Amino acid sequence: MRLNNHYRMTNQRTVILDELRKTKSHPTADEIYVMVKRVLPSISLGTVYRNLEVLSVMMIISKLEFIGSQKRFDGNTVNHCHICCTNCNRIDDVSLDIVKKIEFSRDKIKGFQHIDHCLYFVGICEECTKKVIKGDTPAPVMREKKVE
Amino acid sequence: MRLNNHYRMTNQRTVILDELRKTKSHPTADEIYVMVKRVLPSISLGTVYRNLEVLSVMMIISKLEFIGSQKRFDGNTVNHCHICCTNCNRIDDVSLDIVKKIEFSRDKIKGFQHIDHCLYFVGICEECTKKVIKGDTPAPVMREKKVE
DNA sequence: ATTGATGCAAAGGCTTTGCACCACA
DNA sequence: TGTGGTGCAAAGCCTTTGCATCAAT
Repeated sequence: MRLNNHYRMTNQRTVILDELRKTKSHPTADEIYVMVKRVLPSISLGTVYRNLEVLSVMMIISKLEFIGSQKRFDGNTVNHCHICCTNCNRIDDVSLDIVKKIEFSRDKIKGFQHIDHCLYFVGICEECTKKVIKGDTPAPVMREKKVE
Repeated sequence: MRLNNHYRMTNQRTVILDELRKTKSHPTADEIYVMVKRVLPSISLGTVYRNLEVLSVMMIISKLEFIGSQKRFDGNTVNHCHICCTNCNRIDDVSLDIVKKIEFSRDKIKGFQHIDHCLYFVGICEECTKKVIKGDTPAPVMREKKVE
């Protein structure tokens, strides 16, 4: 992927961005492919991957690399954090004051420059908790770590 | 992978754990494979992957899933966070007070249960910064996001 | 007209898995 | 002795990439 300042705003790129901004589900590349294909039936998966990379480098979207083997994408680039259900893999947005406080910790890290950060939570979502109570599904594995 | 309470402590499993505990470099599965192969030349890569998964489920080691396509492993399970160089991919440990404070934010997340968290930083390490100054390498791409 | 972008399909990288045999408890 | 673990190789999954063609600027 070459980095330059001559990106073109193609129809495919526009539609991918629009579809991503429409959803709050933090979709994977193949989920975005399905969404976009409804608008542009002849688009290819390779084009979706290439555009997600370009949009991500342009910082118009953000790439979520935690949890699971597939990357997920977020049309909301305002810095926020996420919580991921370890049972069903849904990802929700989280707004916490702590996120802003972390910024002030950045310059305490010796030797490193241009520091950014990422915070995410993992847990069991409400729906999955209900399913366990109803006995529809086995209890998910809980892996809580203690701080310190 | 079956979850049960009848894990056996085989020679391979012991050596993998020992090697991982010896290093602070957060190695990938194939790097661990190379390390372990020096002690057990006939071990297979599949065995390394299977054991890293078992040890991780047993919470004897931890799996790092941020940044890059390869998972990394950490023999230190005491909760701490990491900083990753976006230029050379080295991962260092970070100890900050903020990590403990995040714990108190967990119960503010509505609907979710059994919440754990992960915080990591990304930036440019000292060595890579020096290389840029010396002109040995092109300036790495900086992608800082603003909080809020 | 230039050169970035696309569609297609093949290749790539990392990880998982089926199978027969081995060895720990 | 039963069953979890191993080594090997093949398969799987997600993602990247080469190439000829198309299209944005």
